[in-house]
Amino acid sequence: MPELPEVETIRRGLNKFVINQKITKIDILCDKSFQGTPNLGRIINIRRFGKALIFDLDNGCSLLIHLRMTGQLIYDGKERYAAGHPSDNFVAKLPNKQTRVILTLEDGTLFFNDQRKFGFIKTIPTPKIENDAFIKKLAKEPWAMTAEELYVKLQKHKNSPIKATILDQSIICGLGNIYADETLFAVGIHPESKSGALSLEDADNLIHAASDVMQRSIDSGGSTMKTYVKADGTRGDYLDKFAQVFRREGKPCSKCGAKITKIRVAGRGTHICPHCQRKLV
DNA sequence: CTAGGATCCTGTCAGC
DNA sequence: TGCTGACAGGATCCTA
Repeated sequence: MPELPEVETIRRGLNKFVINQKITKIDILCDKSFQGTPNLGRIINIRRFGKALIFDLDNGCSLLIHLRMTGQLIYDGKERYAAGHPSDNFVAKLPNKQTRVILTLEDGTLFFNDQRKFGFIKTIPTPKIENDAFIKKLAKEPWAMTAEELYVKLQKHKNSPIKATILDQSIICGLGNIYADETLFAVGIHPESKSGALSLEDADNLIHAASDVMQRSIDSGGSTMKTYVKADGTRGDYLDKFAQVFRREGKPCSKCGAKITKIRVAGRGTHICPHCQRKLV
């Protein structure tokens, strides 16, 4: 899915387009994609907790939206604004086969598309958002976390590979497969390193690298429609702008020129520079 | 308690 | 061409 920077990009974008609009109709095309009772209200606020989005409505209810792997939010009004998992749906005629929920608004339509159906929209009373099991478990985002806090958690999971540990949203919040790989490359640590082998200084470096990698992505707009589909309709790859290792297997490392390789860690495709990233044991 | 693998689901691509 | 298995920007559940 969309990782923290993409979700933040969606939040900022939708803030311009859907805020203060009333949801006049909700069509649920896939039952699995909508949990709870749909209710109509005006969107008065959009918040983000880690990779989850919250639409606060004026009727005391909120919509918790999690895009997971392949979710997308595509607003179609006077202009189109699309973000989330990059695909041709950003410029497709909607609804289509992958549309799961349609929110009809006063001045446009918000489509929730999700190829794999792992994502969902859930209604929760606004005051109970922070009691939601997923929200409750989230750790701090890297810019709010101290090296000591992370170090203690790494010791608690000392036998797990560091990549698995930093993908765990209850340990550090916001990283997904792309930014985990980019962060570990930035600090020169091999993803298979044992979490317990990282020093306090390593933890400090890791926090700063994670902050930097995600902040730079937010600044460049994450995987928005603008960067993904160019004006002429051809694909652009926003990853090219900053990815040092992700999906760059076979290409030279920007630091040393060695070939980037792809391995499997914690059940996920993982990209490394075998020369720059040392394995701590 | 942690660690690791299976699982949810659809679609695409590489390899026979 | 058609089939098969692997894999995918996430998180949870189950088992050891």
